[in-house]
Amino acid sequence: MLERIEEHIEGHIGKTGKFSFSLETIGEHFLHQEILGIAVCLEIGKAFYLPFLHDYDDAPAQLDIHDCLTRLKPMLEDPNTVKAGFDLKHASHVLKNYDIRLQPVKTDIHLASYVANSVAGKHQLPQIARNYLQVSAVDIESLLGKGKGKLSRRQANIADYTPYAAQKADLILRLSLSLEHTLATNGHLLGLYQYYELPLIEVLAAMEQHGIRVNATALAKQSKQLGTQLAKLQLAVFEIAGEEFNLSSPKQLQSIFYEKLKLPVLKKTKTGQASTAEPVLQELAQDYELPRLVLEYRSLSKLKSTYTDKLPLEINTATGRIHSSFQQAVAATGRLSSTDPNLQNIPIRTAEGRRVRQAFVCDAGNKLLAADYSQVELRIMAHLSQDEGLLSAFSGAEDVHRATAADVFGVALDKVSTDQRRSAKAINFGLIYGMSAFGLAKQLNISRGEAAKYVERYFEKYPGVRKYMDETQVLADEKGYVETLFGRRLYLPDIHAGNGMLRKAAQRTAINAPMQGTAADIIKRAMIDIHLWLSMAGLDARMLLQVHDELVFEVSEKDLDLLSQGVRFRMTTAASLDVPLVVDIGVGKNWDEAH
DNA sequence: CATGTCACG
DNA sequence: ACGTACGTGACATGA
Repeated sequence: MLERIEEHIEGHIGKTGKFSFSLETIGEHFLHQEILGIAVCLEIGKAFYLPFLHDYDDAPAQLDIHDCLTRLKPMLEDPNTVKAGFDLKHASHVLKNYDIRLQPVKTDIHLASYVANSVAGKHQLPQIARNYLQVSAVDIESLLGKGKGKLSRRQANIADYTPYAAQKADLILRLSLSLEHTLATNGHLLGLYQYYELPLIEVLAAMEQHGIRVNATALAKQSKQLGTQLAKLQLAVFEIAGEEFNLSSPKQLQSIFYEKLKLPVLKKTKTGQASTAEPVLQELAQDYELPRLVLEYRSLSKLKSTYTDKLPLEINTATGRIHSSFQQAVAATGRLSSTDPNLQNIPIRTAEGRRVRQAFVCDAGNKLLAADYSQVELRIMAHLSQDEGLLSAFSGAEDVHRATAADVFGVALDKVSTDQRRSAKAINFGLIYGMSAFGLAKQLNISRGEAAKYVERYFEKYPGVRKYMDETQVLADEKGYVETLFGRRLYLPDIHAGNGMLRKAAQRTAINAPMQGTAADIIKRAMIDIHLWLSMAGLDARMLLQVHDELVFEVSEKDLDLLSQGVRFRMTTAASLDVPLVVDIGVGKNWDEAH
């Protein structure tokens, strides 16, 4: 049986050099996946399924997975045979457990769909098949049911599962043709897919495999302390409120604040409820004691529930490390995201929060090294707009917010006040976000007219920036999409919406996406280069995390200097802009120290 | 499962 | 007249 399959596959590969596959896997985490079966498609319309682990009454004897994989290994590892798949990062993790190194990585439908249109909803196979082939994929729910009678995949009947899995492999092969055509005929999309997204797969897979060490004992200690503080705060709140209630319930808090105690309603949520969000409480805290206590409770409660209580549960018992997943096909702008757990939002802004960060550590004899781009989005704005003033603000090594403040407020660099610098910083950020005068006014707590004056003065000093913003709007309007410096596209379906709010939101995205997206492209390029360099140069160092403009490494102390130099070089040369790319590097025994 | 809130860049 | 700064993920609550 297996020999026949082997000959069959090899015979076909000889003709096309390509086949598609779908690994059907079971397991909670990517580090512990079992292969239920493999579907393979050698030729459109002809796919088959190899079952291994289906388990139910009267389930037939199945193929031996190790025997089968031993025979498939040469094909899966042959650099001249293209294996089209869906989410090859996941497949790589699974196959690694069977000592198979999947290569080449040349066709991933998940990423092809993302590059083709990053806002086309979800990039899962059924939606992609509907979008590009007008085909309805077999719904897994029809096989397994739902609710309490739901079967596990393992329990799925082979006769039912075969058409489902085989169809997936067939769709992958068909989609590889149509999506590659779409990418090839739309600007630089194919290059972005081939030279950025596909090479990044193995970089991310390696980062996920390594994971980062987290000190569970330290976090447990913090949880205990936070618990004590929270109990005290809760008592104080109940005292003032005159009753006990659930402080974590926005609804109950609203009723205490605005009905019982009649505090002024400063803002409503989008459903019309009186808001108790942080900026509102901050405002109320100037006049009342209660909101201040609630703010403190909220921030500590967040630390405890999301970080100190939960992170220890994510530590893999075999490795002692946390293995987060990096999502490569989620963010519309081209950024990565991190899940299970999210390691891109570990606290840093408060002293209490930084204690959580201190629990991210290195092994004995190693260091953590954090390298982050300085003001990368603003530098990209300078490059894209070619505004002379902004370009020159970045040409020296000066503080750009200070330079902007000096220009906008007409004072010498060394005469810029703290407040002026803060305003300039808010303007700079606001520009990247497509701000309005209203938004700036709110941010700086000044009048709208005053904010408008700031913006006006900014554009007088940096007319190229206004011109760039205007041109971007026009292009977005004409083409229906905007692009990064490297040609990544973001389609803006709402740019012509009749609803003014939707349209304006799309216009702000049009302004922001090229800058946020170009920054994402640049750090992806750096990651690919650094990963390749590390594997060639044989340094005792690993990339562990990416946090949008920052890369975190773990390195043996003996290779620290080499790593630092090599990382800085590759990050600063990942793109050549008309302003320098500047990288700050920190080193420490934990992630907080490395900043 | 939606809502409100809040952690990060 | 109206609502208003970009992009994410996770938690607790409550229907």
